[in-house]
Amino acid sequence: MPVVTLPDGSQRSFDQPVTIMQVAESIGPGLAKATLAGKVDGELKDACDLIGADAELQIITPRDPEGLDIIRHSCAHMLGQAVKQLYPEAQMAIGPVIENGFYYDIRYDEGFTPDDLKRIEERMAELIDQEYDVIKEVTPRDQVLRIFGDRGETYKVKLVEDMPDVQSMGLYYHQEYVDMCKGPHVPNTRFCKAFKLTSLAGAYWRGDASNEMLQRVYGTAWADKKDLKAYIKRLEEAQKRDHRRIAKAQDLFHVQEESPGMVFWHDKGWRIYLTLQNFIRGLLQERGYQEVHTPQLVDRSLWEKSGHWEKFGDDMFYTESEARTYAVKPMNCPCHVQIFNQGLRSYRDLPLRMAEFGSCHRNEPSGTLHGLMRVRNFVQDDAHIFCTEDQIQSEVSDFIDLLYHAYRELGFNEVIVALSTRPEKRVGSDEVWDKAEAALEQALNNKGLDFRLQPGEGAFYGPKIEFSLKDCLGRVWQCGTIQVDFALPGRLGASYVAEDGSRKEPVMLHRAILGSFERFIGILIEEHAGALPAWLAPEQAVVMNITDRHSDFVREVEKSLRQNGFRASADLRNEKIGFKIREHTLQKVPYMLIVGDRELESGSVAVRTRAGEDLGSMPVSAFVERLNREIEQRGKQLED
RNA sequence: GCCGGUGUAGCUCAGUCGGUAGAGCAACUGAUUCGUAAUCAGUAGGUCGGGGGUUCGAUUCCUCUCACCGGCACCA
Repeated sequence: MPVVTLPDGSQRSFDQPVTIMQVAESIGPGLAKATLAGKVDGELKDACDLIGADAELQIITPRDPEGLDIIRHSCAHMLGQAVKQLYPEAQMAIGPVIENGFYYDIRYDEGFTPDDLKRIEERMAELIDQEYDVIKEVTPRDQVLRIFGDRGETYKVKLVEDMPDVQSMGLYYHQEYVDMCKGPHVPNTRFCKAFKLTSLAGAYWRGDASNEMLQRVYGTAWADKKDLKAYIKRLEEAQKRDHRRIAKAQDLFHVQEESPGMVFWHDKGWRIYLTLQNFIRGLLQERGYQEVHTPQLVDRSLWEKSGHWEKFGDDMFYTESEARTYAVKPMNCPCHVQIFNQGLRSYRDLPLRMAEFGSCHRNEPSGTLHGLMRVRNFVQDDAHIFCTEDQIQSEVSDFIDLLYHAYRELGFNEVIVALSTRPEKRVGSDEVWDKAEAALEQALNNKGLDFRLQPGEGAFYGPKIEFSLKDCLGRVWQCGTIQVDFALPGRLGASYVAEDGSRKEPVMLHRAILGSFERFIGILIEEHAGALPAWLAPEQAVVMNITDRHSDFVREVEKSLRQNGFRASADLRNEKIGFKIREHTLQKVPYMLIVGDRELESGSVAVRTRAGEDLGSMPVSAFVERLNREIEQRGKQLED
């Protein structure tokens, strides 16, 4: 006789096992109509599942986050039904829920076209409009294998074979179509009306590039049409923040066919770059780093010694001269070891923190290039810390502090942290790996940082922590990192004289705060939708005249601002003031200073912000003070 | 690298079911000197990403190639 306890604490008792749907019906027809599934003692169950014993029950409706996932998952099944009706030879692989939607990987050798996508979407809508009930049948394993085998669903068969311990599976029948799933799923297709297929892509079976490529259809689904519309609107707005689009509009940089993945920085973009670089340079100087600079081309023998030739040789650029092969450096570390190796090092020199804003080239696969986010030529705010094993912990800890300090100044509070541990192919003994992984993990724990563990994702020479940020579309990009390296010092013969006079190998920590300037600037542009905070803005103020008789004073003000170290310019064009304001507002210049008769008379400027706020007239000195205060704040305060 | 898509004036885009292209903005010239998000008029501008093919004729069709966009794999 199950007693069902609801989230509000009320209880209902039944004299025989009941389905979740029946409980919902007993509460009210409105709820029953909205019921997607239920959470029984914290576990998600289908609406048709029976409650046989006393339990806590939460009814799941489309308003619950879990409800949305259920709708999305069922939309994937609807996609399956539509695809199989239209293209019977297609084979369904996997169709999971993702952020904001779902996808389905499908074997269809002819390949889907955008027209196919439209057809599939239309068929899905027709099927959903039938508002038919979805039937769940828990089915024994061998029968599941037989069903999918009979239907020629070889991928489903493989998936079942992947789960040797599972003796029965949930099969969900969508009329003639059947799919396998842990569930739960919608009880009726009427819940799936607010969906849209968004894109087509290729995806490797089991995520392995040595396997065949399947067709992936992406879709989005929501509780109702209003939410769907809002999502599409959100997406369109996000796309306007794309750093490539803003770079064009604001004349920051460009790329062109002749040097794919390499950036032509224009004047305005380069100002951002230099400002950021000087900011980092200042921090490094405060924290006891030395800055060095090493060659762009280095003979292949060094890369052979370092191990990069073997592991990344195909991804490096080369040049030949006088029968020697040089690699364009893909990273700075081997060069830093060369500096470390000059002369004799003592334990007293450690930790030795060696920084370089070194330009590196990597021949990244063509399909990976992405604006500033993934390029073939980049500059990292790179540094290598040579230290003893005992110093790893504190150096990592100090670095994390430094990174968070920098990110806060830059206006980033949400950082995604991941710890990547030993991969299968690696160098170094397990003892050393144990120690290094523990050091990294403990440093993170000491800071109270939440992080994701990525087993097996570490570099071949040591574990690493990654600090990532999101772009305008929510794609995650690794920016900062700190990595322990046991291999390179030994390979390149680095050593120091220990306290007891013996020679020891230092440990190397590779670390970067921003990662590459290119990527970080891309993120910054998208984060601020092009309206960079004043300290980073390429143009901080534009002074403009109303008519020609104000020109001389405008030039004076411009000069004075420049002398105060600001990035300022004058706009003396024979245009109406409204025109100039519009243009510089669109260019996201933080301050527009207007000079007319009144200002000329009082020796002041009328200040307007790019947000449209009129700050009134003030002496130039007052504006200088204001802007200086704001620049000191950097990105810490919430801007605009 | 793999799958799919896209490539037309400086920018955003339209167009040609095969007969060598058009708009808005920008640019240039002239007028206007006008106080907080677009002053008016005129002028000029493209071997339609590149190579090859089919055709009397290709920007349009086919093919190769490059770049970019969206994913997948990769990412020292």
